[in-house]
Amino acid sequence: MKGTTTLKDIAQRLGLSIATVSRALQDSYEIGAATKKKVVQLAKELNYQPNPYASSLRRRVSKTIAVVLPEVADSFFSLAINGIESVALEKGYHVLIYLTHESLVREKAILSEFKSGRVDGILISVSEETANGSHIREIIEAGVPVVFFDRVCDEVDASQVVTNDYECGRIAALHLAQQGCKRISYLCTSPALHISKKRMDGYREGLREAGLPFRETDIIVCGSSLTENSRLVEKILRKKNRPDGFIASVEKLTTPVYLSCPRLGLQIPEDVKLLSFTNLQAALILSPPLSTITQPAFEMGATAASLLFKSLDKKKRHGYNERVMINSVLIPRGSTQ
Amino acid sequence: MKGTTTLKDIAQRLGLSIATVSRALQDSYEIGAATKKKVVQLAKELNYQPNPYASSLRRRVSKTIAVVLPEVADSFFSLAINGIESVALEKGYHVLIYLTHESLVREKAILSEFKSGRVDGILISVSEETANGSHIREIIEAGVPVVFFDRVCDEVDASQVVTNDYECGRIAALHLAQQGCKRISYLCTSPALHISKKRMDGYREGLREAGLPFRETDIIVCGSSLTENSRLVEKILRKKNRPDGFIASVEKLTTPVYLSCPRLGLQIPEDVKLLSFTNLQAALILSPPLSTITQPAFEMGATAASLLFKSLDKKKRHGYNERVMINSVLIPRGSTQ
DNA sequence: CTGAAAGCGCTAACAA
DNA sequence: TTGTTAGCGCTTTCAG
Repeated sequence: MKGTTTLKDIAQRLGLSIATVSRALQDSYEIGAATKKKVVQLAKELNYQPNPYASSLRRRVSKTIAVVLPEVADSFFSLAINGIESVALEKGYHVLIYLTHESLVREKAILSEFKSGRVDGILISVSEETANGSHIREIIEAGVPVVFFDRVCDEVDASQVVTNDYECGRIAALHLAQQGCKRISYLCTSPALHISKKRMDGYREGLREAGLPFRETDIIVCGSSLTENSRLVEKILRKKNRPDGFIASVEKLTTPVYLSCPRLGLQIPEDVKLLSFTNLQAALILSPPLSTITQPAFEMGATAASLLFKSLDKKKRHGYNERVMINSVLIPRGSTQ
Repeated sequence: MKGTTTLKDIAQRLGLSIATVSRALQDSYEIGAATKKKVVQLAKELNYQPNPYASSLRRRVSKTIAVVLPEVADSFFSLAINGIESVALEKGYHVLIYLTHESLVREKAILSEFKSGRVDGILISVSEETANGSHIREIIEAGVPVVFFDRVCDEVDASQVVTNDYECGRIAALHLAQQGCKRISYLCTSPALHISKKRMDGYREGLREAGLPFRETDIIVCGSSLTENSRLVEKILRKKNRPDGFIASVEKLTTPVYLSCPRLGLQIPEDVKLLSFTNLQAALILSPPLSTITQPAFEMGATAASLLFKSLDKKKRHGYNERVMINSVLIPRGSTQ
C-alpha cells in the first residue's frame, strides 16, 4: 500500500476520467471497446488492484464473511473450515476467523464488532456458555445474516446446519446395548451445550428402547485436561458397578478411556466397549480400531456457507431461512466388537 | 449496516462537529472532559461502532493480517492457527484465512490481491509447489511485511519461524538406529518441499553417523489417498530386503504403516519400528503408543504473529527481520520400543 | 460513449 | 478546546 496504483493514475496516463476507467474495468456496457481495451491493458501492466476498502465504503458491502468458532481444536472444526473456505473462494469472498475459546464474553465482544459493516454475513458455532442468543439476534436485526452450524442456538430465528445429534445419541446407545452392554456411561464436557443435550436425550431414549435403566450418575462431565479426565474415568472403572460401555460425545474424551483400561487390566472391547463422536483418521489404527460416529464436517461447513451466500444473494435476509440436517454415520469397528 | 449510527448522528444529536466527536472517541487530549463524557456515553447508548473501512481508507491501515496456509488438514496447522489468533486478538487485529490447497497458482492469486492494502501483513506457510519466491518478494516490495512459518522460502529475505527440521531428521534416524534398525525408510509426500528436504538431509546425516548406508530407494514418495499409500507401504514391506524402520515425515503417513504391518503379520516395534512427525494426541493411545517428533505448533504460530506485529510496530519493514528457530522434541514411545 | 461531481464515514491539517 | 475543510479511492447519478 505504498506505491499502489489507483484509478487516478490510470486515468491520467490515458487522458481519461476516473469514472471512465472505473467503468471500463467493470466491463460496463457503456464504454467503447477501444478504450476498454486500453484501460484493461494498462491496468494489467501497472498491476492495478482496486482498493477493497474504498470500494466497500462506497458500495456498502465488504465481500467478507466471518467464521466464529469455539476453537480449532478437534478435527471437526478443521474440516469445517476447509468446507467453508472452498465455497467462499468460489464466490469471491474473504473469510475472517475468530475464536471464542468457549467464552460467552468473547463471543459477545466479537459479534458486537460486526454491527459496523465489517462483514456481510456470519457463520457461527456457539460457545458452550452461550445459553441465550440475544447478542446474536441483535446482529441479525442490524441486517447481518447469520447461519449457525453444528452448535446452534435454537431460539434464534436463523438458518442452520446441524447433524442428527439426537438420533446419533440413540443409535450409539442402541449399538452398545446390542453388543451386550448393560451399563453405558456417557462422557461429555459441557452438558449445557445444545448438541450435547440432544445427544444425551438420544442416549436416554436409546437406553429406554434397549430396556436399560438410565442413571444420572452414568453421565460423566469431564474437564479439559487429559490427566484430569483419565483420573475421572479410572475412578469410574474401579467401582464395583462399573460401566461396560462408554459413549465419548467429544473427540478428546476417547484418549482417557483407551489410556485407563489397560491400567486397570481391562480389555477393549471384551470388558469395556467404546464408541466415539469423532472424525479422526487415527480411529482406524487404534487397537482395537475405534468405532465412531463420524460427522459430515466438510459438508456441514460448505452447506452453511452456501446457505449464507444464498441469503446474501437474495437479500431475503429477514425472514427467509432454512434448516438443514446432514446425517452422521455410525461406523462400527473393533472397540465395540 | 442498515440503521448503523455514524459519527454524524452523534454530532448532530449533541450539537457538536463530527471532528470533535471523532476526537472524543479517540480520547484525544485536546477535548474537554465534559464533552468527552457526553460523547462517549451517547456513543454507548446508540451502540456506535466505527466503520472500519472508512477508517482504513483514511488511515491507510487495515488492522488486519492474512494467514495463508496449504490446508487445515493436520494437527500442526490447527494448533498454529490458535497461536496466531491468540496474539492477533491481543493486538486488536483481525485475521483473514486463505488456503492454497498446495497449489502455487492459488497462492499467487491470493497474494497478488494483497497489494491492494487489504492487509497490513502476511503470515505464510508456502505450498509444496512453491519453489521460487518471486510472487512473495513482490508483495514485500509493495510494502507489506511477510513472515514465514514452518514452510519457508529461504531465498526470500523476510522474517521466519521454523523448527529444527534438519536436526530432527538426524535425531530420528539416529534414534531408530540406536533401537536396532538396520534399514530405515523415509516416508514423505513432497520431497521438493523445503522442510522435507531439510528433514531428509538430516536423515541422511543420521544414517551416516550411525554407519548405515543411504539408499535412494528407501525414500518413499507417497500420495494423498490412504489406500494408495497403504498399498505402497505394503509393497515395500513385502520385499525381501524390507525396511525395519520407518520415519513418517508427515502426520498422515502414520496410518498406512499401522495398517499394513498387521496385514503382513509384522509386529510393531519387534519387526518394524516407526517414528512420526506429528502433534496428534492420539499418539498416546495407539498400540503400541507412537514415538513422535512433536512440533511446537502453537508457539510457532504465536511467535510468527509476534514477529509480524513487531515489524508493523516499528515500520522497520524493509530490512529488519528475524529468523527464529523453535525446537521440536523427540518423544520415544512403544513404536520404537 | 464519456466526464463532472457528489459522497460513502472517517481522520487530520489548519484555523479560530 | 472546538470547528472547518480537504481528501483517502472508489462508485454512481446526472449531464452532455
